Amino acid sequence: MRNFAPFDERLSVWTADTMKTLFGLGESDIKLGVSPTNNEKFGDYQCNAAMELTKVLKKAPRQIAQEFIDAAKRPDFVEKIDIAGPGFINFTLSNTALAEHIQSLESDPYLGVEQVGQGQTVIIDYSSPNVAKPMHIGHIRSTVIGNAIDRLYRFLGYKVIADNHLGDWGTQFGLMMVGFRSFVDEEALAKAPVEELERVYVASYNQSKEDPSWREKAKSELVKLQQGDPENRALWERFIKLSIEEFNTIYDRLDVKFDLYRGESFYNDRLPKIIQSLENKGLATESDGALIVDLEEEGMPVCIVRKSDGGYNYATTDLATVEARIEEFSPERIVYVTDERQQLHFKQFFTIAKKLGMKANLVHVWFGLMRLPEATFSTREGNVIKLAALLDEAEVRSLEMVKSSSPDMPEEQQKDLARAIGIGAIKYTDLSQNPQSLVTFTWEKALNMEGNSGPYLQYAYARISSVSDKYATKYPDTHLDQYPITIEHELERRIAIKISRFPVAIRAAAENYRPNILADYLYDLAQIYSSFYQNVPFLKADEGIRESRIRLCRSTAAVLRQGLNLLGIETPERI
RNA sequence: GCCCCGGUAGCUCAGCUGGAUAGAGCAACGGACUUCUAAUCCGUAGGUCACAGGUUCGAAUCCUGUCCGGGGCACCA
Repeated sequence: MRNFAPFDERLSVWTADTMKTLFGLGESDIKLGVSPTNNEKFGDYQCNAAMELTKVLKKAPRQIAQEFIDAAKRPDFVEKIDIAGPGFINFTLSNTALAEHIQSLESDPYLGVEQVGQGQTVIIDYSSPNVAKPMHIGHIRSTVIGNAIDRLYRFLGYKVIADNHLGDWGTQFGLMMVGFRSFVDEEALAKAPVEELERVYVASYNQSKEDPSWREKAKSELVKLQQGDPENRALWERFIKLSIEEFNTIYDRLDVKFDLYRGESFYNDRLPKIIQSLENKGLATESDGALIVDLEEEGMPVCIVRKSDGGYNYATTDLATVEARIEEFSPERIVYVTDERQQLHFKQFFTIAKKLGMKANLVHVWFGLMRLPEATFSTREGNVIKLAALLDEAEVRSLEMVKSSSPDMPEEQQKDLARAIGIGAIKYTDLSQNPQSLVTFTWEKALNMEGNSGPYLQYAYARISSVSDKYATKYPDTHLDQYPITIEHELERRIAIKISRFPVAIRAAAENYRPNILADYLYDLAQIYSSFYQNVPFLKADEGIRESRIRLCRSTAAVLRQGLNLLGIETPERI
């Protein structure tokens, strides 16, 4: 085990080993490890095994706990062990061990987090908007949650391939072609390309409803595109290029980067082969002219892999995509981040992929739909809020605050700061909720800058940074490492404990694909720190205590900076 | 009809792989800026964890049923 192993791990291994030996236990479901206490008065960690062991050992829980304590040789990082309530075994860490642990983390760029992903590749498929449709607030979840998962896995040592699987193929392009040639306004296209493309699409769609010949024309243009007609191909490529350019301005603002932009069309050539293997394995059957895979045994409805008109479905494209990804990257895992409506689709196509013998763990991370207080929003209802507008508003609002709180700051810097804060606020709102819960969008919540919010965390960080710099200016010749960290004050202790639990939060957030676990953790840490900051002097403390506290501050800052970075939230040095 | 989610303080949400008195933020009320940044801190008040059963030493958490809300269920993705 590494030096920096979190106390939870070390304690759990120890309690489990000790109990197994002492009581002659074999493997069982009973959890012999420890978990954090939910109240400080019970110590730092608790083990609940004694209560569960009564069945096996036929002894009273408190007696079991007592026997454990009597027999166990307590590790040196544990200050005291006691029994409480019906048989809880509570552990209190020694302040010295805590202090040493925090000191040892100062030189660890990973802050105690183990590189569990070494040598493994993970593909994360997220954001994935449709070409020629503007991104609206519904897209922020896939983008921001996907990006946080991306960053978390990289931090754990995985080789991550972030793939933006654009919706760049489909029947809508027939309408786009004919619509574009008749309706496009080149000026508008230059100004807001995707908006104009969408307008063209809607106009063309409306025309098709009344005009059968228009519909026919669209169909034949689509066929021409699919057959590789150079002119249509060029136009289609232009749609994609314009869309990606515009998406990229949003990704830049959100500080989101992809390794690949491979749309659905990238896998077109492989589709017939997928159908072929489905047929070869006897998985596909004809039904009403379409080719389907029967999934009744798995308790799911049939999955269409080829339409009666010969066209392919997205299930087929997704299968081809997996196949191609395995050939090229041999990923240990492929993670898809989409909204909840696609659960059935992913279940179906994961099942088929398995039947085809595709070897990669396929994971669908889904999140609840974003809705407006009045109703679910939809393009049809016309109650769509554009993502760009949301980002603009965030920056405007935070700029106001920056101007009033830092009037002397140069304007460029104010703007830059406002951007970091505004975007941080939006990201944090999304990331701090359980992804699977249904989200009701309100401006107030999305742009919250007080209390449990992105700016609260950034503010805590900026305060540390400021204190830390003031210390350096005031005591330029002092070497902090000549003064040990000492833990005396209750708040110092709480901070140290919290910092030591960073790896647990990271692992839980990554393994469960739930960035909100990390967001919660960081908020707790910032809260404890803010209390510390407000109630305990640093610079005015006596020599020794002063340095110890500054070191604690800097450790807190390191965790906040790294943690927020993993959520994709910037940490300005001054706010 | 079947399947998947959600229902926790006035509002927005954590907690859900069972543990000790259910937590935050906002809103309300009362305090703290000559002091390391008040986007802050300290305190008060606020709960039949939708409802009913069950499992358990112990249930917001697991199981069953009911009600309410969202989503999905063959040629859109």
